[in-house]
Amino acid sequence: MSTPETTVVRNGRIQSVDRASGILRALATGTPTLGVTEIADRIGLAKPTVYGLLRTLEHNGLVRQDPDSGKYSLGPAVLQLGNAYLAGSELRTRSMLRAAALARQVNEAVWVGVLTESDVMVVHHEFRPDDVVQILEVGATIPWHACALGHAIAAHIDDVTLRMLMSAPLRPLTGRTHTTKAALTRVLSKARVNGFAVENQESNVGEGGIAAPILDRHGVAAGSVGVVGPTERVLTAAATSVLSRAVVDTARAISRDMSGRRMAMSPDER
Amino acid sequence: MSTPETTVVRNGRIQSVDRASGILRALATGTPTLGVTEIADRIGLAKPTVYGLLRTLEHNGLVRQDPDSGKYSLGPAVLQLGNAYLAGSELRTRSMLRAAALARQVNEAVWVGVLTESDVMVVHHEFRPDDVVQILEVGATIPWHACALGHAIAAHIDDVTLRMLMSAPLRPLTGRTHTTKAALTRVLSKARVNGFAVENQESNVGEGGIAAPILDRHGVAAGSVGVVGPTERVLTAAATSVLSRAVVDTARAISRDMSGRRMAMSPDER
DNA sequence: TAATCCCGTTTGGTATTGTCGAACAAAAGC
DNA sequence: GCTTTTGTTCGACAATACCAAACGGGATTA
Repeated sequence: MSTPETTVVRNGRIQSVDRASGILRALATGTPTLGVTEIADRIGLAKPTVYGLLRTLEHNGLVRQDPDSGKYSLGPAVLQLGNAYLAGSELRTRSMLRAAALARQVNEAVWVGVLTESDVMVVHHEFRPDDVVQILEVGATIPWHACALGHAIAAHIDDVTLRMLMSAPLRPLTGRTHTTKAALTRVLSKARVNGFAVENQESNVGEGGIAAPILDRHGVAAGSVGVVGPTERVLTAAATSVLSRAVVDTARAISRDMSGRRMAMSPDER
Repeated sequence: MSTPETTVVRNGRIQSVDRASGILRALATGTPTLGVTEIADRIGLAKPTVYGLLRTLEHNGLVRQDPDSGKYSLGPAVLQLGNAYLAGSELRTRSMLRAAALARQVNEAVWVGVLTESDVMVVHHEFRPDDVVQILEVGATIPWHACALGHAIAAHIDDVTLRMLMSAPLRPLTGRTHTTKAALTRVLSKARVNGFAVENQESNVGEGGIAAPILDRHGVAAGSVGVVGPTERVLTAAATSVLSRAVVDTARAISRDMSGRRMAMSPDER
């Protein structure tokens, strides 16, 4: 019994892999290129430890070292992985055709998103047909509480995940961002009643969105689909009425496709 | 006789991180969703080992487990990483403006690529202005020996990398793909003389491309930029003459930008 | 020019840590 | 019903990853 009780954590996870992931995350946020010492300080590990992890990540192409400065940044392999994720994403694959149809129908940009941690990540972006120059937003993340895509998902998620979402910091992005649990709870119950969520300049001033959940066979959200655009085009009473119907129909169709066309129709079955 | 024959490799890399990377690679190639047993078989590890790695990767969002089938696939975090790679890529950032200008000038699609392993990965794709519907190719990879982007890079790379490229399997993609070292050596020396590389249906029937290297301050290729399009548009004698000049000029301009003083950013550079 | 700082890198010894055989429960297939 | 295969748990062994201290080189300072 000479060993001091250093709380042996038995979570079954591999320490070094956790740490390697931490390095990738550090390189992905903020400064795109960091030195060994900076990373070691940021993660709170010894320099040689980080060095070994970096060498390994570099050998796998996940990280690359600038030959001149010696500093490290993310490597090309992570982009390949991201591409493979998109290619293999069933949600995305099943959404693409219907998202394209929706974009043509309503002449607006269409986004498909999934939940990751506390953000919604855009996994598909169908351009607005009329616009010439648009920025591709695939891979971008938006705080769940500040966008219609996030509200649509959160309104149809399991309780434990919802609690996690609610307890995350609800940072305001604009003056209109909802930042209290109470306000968001109201937003979500409204979304549940309507079957779709509306966002009015809560993430970007002048922009709004309308989204509906894509549900799996158990009725929980696997993602969401929605339109985004300037408020004057998508959030007038007339536009919202038309758009919400189109978005809900699209989301329903994707949900049906995903659940496998086994049962023809049965709204909620347990 | 307790000498184990298992050659202890002392390469300074972290075993478990190497294995975790192998899992990600396995999930990224071919079947997008695999079970624990399949992965264990494919990598040649014990099932519990793979399980621990998967749990860790899942905890970091790099992998996700389908709740129904129990099988694993890549997680959303890898897409975030890919996005961060693009955002932080100096080559991409510095290429974008000039690639857009080139695309407008010659009215063709423009690609920017970097070398990864034995493939060229497209890190930027500027659409052809006239076309309406085009597939975004960012993140896609093409064997280096079958595209102008790859030839342009390989013609200006260090000897050890070139040897590695040449010794990789030179798989034919079309009937016109060069698959011998001799043929490729000729292609490369021609590219060196001309300052640009031309590809004629070596990766896709009916398509061709013209590319020039983006060189760092030491004169070795950091990537390449080029146009791609149907042979009848880009590979006629007249078109090639015009395009090659424009491509070379663009590549030179990007190279100059990159070799110039570092990115004008935070002044805390010491 | 010499001295100093800070960087990425190397080493080696220790005990923490990951590994894998065997066993488990629960589906899926027959 | 039975068998097979799946993802998962357990535990003991030793291989493995970790970190303190030291190294060498480039950049900045005196």
